[in-house]
Amino acid sequence: MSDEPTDLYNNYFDPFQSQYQYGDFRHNPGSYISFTDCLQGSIDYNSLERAVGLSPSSCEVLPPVDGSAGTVVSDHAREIIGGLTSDSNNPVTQNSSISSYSEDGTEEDSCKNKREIQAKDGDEGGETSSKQNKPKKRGEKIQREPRFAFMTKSEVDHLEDGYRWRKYGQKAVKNSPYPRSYYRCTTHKCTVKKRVERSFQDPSIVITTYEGQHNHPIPATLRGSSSSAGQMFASSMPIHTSPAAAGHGQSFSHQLLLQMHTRPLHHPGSGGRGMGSTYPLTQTSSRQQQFHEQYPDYGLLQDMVPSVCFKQEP
DNA sequence: CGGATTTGACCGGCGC
DNA sequence: GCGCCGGTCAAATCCG
Repeated sequence: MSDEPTDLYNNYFDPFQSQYQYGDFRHNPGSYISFTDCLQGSIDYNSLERAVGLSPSSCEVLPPVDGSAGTVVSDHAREIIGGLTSDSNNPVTQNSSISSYSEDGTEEDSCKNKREIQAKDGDEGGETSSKQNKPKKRGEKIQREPRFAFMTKSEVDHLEDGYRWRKYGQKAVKNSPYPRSYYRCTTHKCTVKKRVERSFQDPSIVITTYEGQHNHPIPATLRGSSSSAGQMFASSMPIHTSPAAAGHGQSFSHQLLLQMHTRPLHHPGSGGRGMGSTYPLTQTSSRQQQFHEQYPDYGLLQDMVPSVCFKQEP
């Protein structure tokens, strides 16, 4: 299995090529939209078009897979990635490269949010006691931030995306020799977090999960120096490197968004294109409504990237 | 010296 | 009820 990945990745990219059939956007390599723009919800249709024009390059963002596909991710990553396709009986072997879903607050780590609420309450109360020792209102549905999970072939765990992150935790991953790292955006009052872990089956694959939306632009200092990030990725992910992005400072972000927007998440049988036309877009879940509030431009985007931002309701 | 990282402890949720 | 697990905190440590 160790020599499988190359073929595997090539297979991933076969459908990926279909993006070029979407139009002539590839002739606009100079216009980019960043992944962080997506996180901020600031993308619009025009920028999306430009984004689609990007070509694969300095890194590979891989489709979520399950054990049957040769690459096994941790339970956590599979939970996130698999959640996108949980509405079908199909295994998670789609061509999608980026997985995401917005949660409605009913899932897993509500304790974390509760902690944050407690912290805020504590501030109001004027006390910052050690740890949390105050029972809080229970039963409250805590809204979760939208999350984007994706797999990237990279030698470095912490992928540079233009923002500044502070590591605040690391945990051993069950059934994996590789730890999971927890990062938080260092910008004041920005609550975006991300988790980074490595596939234990294929250590060259990094699974990154973003949670929340940045409420600020990319730090200017990093924008200016981000060329190093591009170089880093160009060197760390040699496959499918293209000059267009290799030398560009935000190549990684661009790659992410590009592939987010061009790789429908759940439709294994449609040949990797069709832009999610198979999705029941007419149904609007509560989390979709919530997302609409956060991403006002999504109304323009949904026809193009219906599956990128939402986990379909069963 | 200030900011970032490390790491063990702690908490709440969840499954059995 | 108990134990496991994911996620977070925060003191200690590291580093530029």
